[in-house]
Amino acid sequence: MKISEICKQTGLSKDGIRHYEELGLIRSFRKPAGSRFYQDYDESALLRIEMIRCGKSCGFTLKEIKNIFDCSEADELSLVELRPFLLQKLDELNQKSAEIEKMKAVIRQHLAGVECE
Amino acid sequence: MKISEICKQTGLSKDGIRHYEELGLIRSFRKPAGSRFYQDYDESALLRIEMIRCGKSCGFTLKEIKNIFDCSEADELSLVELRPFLLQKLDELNQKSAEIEKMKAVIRQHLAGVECE
DNA sequence: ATAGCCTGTGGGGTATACCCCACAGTCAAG
DNA sequence: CTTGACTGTGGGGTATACCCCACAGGCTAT
Repeated sequence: MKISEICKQTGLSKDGIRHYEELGLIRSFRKPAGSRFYQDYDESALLRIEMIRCGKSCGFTLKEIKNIFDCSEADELSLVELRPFLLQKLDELNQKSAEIEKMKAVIRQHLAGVECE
Repeated sequence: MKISEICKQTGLSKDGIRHYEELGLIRSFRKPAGSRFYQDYDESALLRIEMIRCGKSCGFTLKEIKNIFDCSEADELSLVELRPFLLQKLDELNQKSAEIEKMKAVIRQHLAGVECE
């Protein structure tokens, strides 16, 4: 897939996609095009972009998301080292869950003010 | 309370707190101090800072958080107008919840790779 | 073969959410 | 009454996550 296809399917801009690529969040292959090269993307790029969207929405930075991605490519040995990091992220996610419930409660309270009074 | 007390109790920097104040996220009272003024904060500032932390962790921007805060000060009439906005935020929170579950699943998968293989 | 849209590169700019420093006034302890 | 920690103001700087523009080459349809 060329970049425009990725844009279409994700709704992101080419600059945004290139930004993710620079940070090592998604990969592409250099495909010769005359005297130059075009980038070629596959399905995994789409999957990753969905994960990025997901992670961002959860309040993670791109750097944090990259760290999580890197774990899926680590070999078994480094994975053992990464275990504490992953456990921490899991912890953070549980915290975020609780915080989302808190925010929901606040907003529901506001809404109650509309319907009941 | 003076700003340093807020810093102590929240772990934020004075610049951070002033930043929130500039954006209208927290309030303080001008208290005379010689030829100048010092800012005085009350409990509500602490509560709001906790909410800000919460909202940020959920992936909301300060602007969005301010909008939510503003709702709690709106009169009944404007609240009716704000209803769609609040419902939308509630929707976003539900989405974020789902996304957190997705992230959790991914991380658990990584972890499974550590424990089982 | 040429027009029109595609491509990567480079560089600058923007919005958000702060941090850091210097300065001058304030206050509290000794 | 001085010393040291605290205070607001102002201004500059940083990191993150992009956007926009211009340029030069590529591809495709006519």
